[in-house]
Amino acid sequence: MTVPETTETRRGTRPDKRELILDAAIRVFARNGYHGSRISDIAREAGIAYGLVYHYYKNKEEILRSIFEQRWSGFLEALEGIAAEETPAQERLLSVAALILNAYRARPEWVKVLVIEIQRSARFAEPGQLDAFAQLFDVVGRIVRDGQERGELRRDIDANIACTIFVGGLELAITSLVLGVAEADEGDDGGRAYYMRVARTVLDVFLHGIGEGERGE
Amino acid sequence: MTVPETTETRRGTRPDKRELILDAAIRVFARNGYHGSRISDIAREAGIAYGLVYHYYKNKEEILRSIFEQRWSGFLEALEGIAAEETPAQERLLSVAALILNAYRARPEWVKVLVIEIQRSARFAEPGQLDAFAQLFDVVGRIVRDGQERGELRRDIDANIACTIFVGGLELAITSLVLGVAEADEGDDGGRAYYMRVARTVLDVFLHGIGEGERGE
Amino acid sequence: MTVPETTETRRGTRPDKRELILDAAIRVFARNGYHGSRISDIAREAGIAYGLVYHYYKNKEEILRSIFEQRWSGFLEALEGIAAEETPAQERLLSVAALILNAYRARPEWVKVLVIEIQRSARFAEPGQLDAFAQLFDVVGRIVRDGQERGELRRDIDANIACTIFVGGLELAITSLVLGVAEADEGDDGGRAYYMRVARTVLDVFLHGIGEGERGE
Amino acid sequence: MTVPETTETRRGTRPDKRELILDAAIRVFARNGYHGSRISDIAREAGIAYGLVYHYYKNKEEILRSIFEQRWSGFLEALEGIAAEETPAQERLLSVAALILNAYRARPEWVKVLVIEIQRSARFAEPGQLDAFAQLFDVVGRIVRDGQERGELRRDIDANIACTIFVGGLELAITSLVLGVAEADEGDDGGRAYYMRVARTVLDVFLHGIGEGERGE
DNA sequence: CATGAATGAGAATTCATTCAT
DNA sequence: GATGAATGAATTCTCATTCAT
Repeated sequence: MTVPETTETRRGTRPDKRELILDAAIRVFARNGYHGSRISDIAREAGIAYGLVYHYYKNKEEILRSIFEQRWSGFLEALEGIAAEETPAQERLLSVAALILNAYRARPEWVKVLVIEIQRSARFAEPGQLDAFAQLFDVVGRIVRDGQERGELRRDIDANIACTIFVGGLELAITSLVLGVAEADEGDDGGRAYYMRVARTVLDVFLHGIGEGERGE
Repeated sequence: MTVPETTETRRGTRPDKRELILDAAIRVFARNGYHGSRISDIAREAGIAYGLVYHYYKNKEEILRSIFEQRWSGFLEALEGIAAEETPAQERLLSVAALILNAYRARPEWVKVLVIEIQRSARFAEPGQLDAFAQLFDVVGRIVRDGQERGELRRDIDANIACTIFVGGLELAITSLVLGVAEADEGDDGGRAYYMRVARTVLDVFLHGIGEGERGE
Repeated sequence: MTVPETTETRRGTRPDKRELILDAAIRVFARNGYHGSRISDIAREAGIAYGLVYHYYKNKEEILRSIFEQRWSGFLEALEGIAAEETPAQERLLSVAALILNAYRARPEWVKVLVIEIQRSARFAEPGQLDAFAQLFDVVGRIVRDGQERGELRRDIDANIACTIFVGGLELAITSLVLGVAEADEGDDGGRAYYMRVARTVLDVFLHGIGEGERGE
Repeated sequence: MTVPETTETRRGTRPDKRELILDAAIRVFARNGYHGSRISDIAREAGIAYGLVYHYYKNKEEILRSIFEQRWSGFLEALEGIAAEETPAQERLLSVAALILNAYRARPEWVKVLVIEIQRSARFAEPGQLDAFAQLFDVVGRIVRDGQERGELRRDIDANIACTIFVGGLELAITSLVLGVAEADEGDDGGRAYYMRVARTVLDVFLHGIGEGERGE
């Protein structure tokens, strides 16, 4: 249910150069987009020499593909773990919300790159494997349908639309924070508590709606 | 409340070359991103010689700026019109949902480019003018807060978060359609009815929530 | 039986840029080899801007391939014309020798590039089409075998070996001249008479041999 | 009169790394040309780490120079030995043909590299020392002129042209075999007998010519 | 207005060479 | 000695922009 904050430490004490480059690339891609980023930007961001990038990666595209494969698969595993839990659908959706929000909080660049750049290159949507979006929808959709069957969620709402609202709400909630429309700087917990509150609000709206102002009293 | 389907006709019967180029540019930018698009791509898409692009636009960046100025301002005007209506908040939110969904449906490329490319280039966020996202949030936020004050909407939900959930839900609802996760092919109305249904579902979830499965019965 | 001295004039008065680049490339390749030649060298040799080369050719390899296709096919046509003549084998071989020697004389670079660079890249030996060398051997071999059948040439010599000796003799005769081991500067006919004498000598040795010194008296 | 089949054994039983690298370099240069070959290609061909190449050779050019110095000087010594023999010119020419053909047979790459790459780099033609080709022509030319003076060979043929025909015939005879135009697979002697036959044919044509078909009967 | 050839700065990629381990 | 990571200059290739026709 958590995404590793740093990846350099995965393979021991030595900072793995492949990881180092990948992390730098994510930050740079998030900032300027894939096409707007130069290899030299990535190298500078990683603090290494120009040509070394090519020692580890064949070309720019392979870097993007590696980002996808590594980061997304880890994320998806965590999601699948949540979906498989035996708890009520509402609880699992809260976990999903918290996972996504925390991923955004800890590594907003990851999500930006995964969402924007990879969706764009059809290369990655190889036949047989669903693309990233479809996978995410699939997992959330399963939780929602499961909840509908168990009578925990309304059945008169299309599960597909419901789950896109849920995911979309989360996405934009964070995007707006990232873009500075809202502020997250509350306390010195790095925003964790705040994001948890956002997660609960999202779920609250998703489950009970915002209508019927009398309730608000 | 509607977005013009074709823009070439705005300035008369003759297909204005400036519009022709702009429309082509939007399609190309949506496909490959700003940096990934070549002037020659735009020219080919527009069916003209590529030297001609420079007769009408100073350079590539001016094309992007023009897209923003023309398309977004029209969209924002329509939004402001809805916000100013004297109807209940719920009705205005339905109008907003329908507007956004229809814009997506008629011109998905517009939204992609407006959302992704323009957010990316800080050039456009000139001091004094809020960027596109902030403007959209601002309008929707005003409707929500207005509804809370009138007692039409719950007051215990943060208005900012609520409105991002609303917009985000709409955004992803469409994105998933665009990406082919869901299907819209119902009748020969170009999907209009279907999108209206989606708009109502989004609003339904937003207002009443999906929780409490017993209701579904 | 002649090879055009200049190719720029082929398509009229306007100097065809594709030809211009090709001619420049041949000179540069002959001087430094394919791998040793830079695109900038070719551009400078042709007197044009760097990037223009890429306006006409996709990349460096396509230039080499074009050289081969254009130059070799013209050469081979001339050879086939000679082989089809109804004259004695000896006369046709003299024509072949003169053709090859004249090609060398007028455009030594062509032959260098054709012989050295193209033989090296297996890319050009596409299945179904004989490679350049095999084609040349084939034509000369046909003349030799034809002469043997008519009783004009000895039948106790393997036709394949004989024809390689013939071609090889011609090749090295020129190579040595190109490399400066021998001198060709006789009169102001550009060496034409001298090369004709070489052609006759080659044929003389080929037909009558150099052995039996008593004849020399 | 023979060229060592393997060179690794020259300096004892331990396969000398310098030799190992040189042999690998010859194969790679023959395949891709000097400029088209990378140090890493040579290292891989030799089965060693590529940093190690720089322990034994200062740089890439020194490798080429070493190839030339080692391989060519050995070859030239053998040639000079033949030229100095007191046998008839015809016999010595047969020896030369056999030497060249055997060198080609055992190490076609050597000849390719010596002939093509070294001729190309003017660096090696240091003043005072004739380049490789000139040296070869010089030796063969001496034999031919010697034979003419003794009355063993025709005097009405230019010695220079005659010797280039001879060498050229040999060269192409082999080249055609290397390129697969002819086949050498006779018995399991590695083609030795076949090449001897080619050598005799070359000499036969060179001495007696192929003309006057009546002889063929 | 239209066209597409021409230019050259800039980015991707390669690879000889150095160097720490 | 041996290894392969690290460096960066050199080169290929791309493409925005200009310009002659």
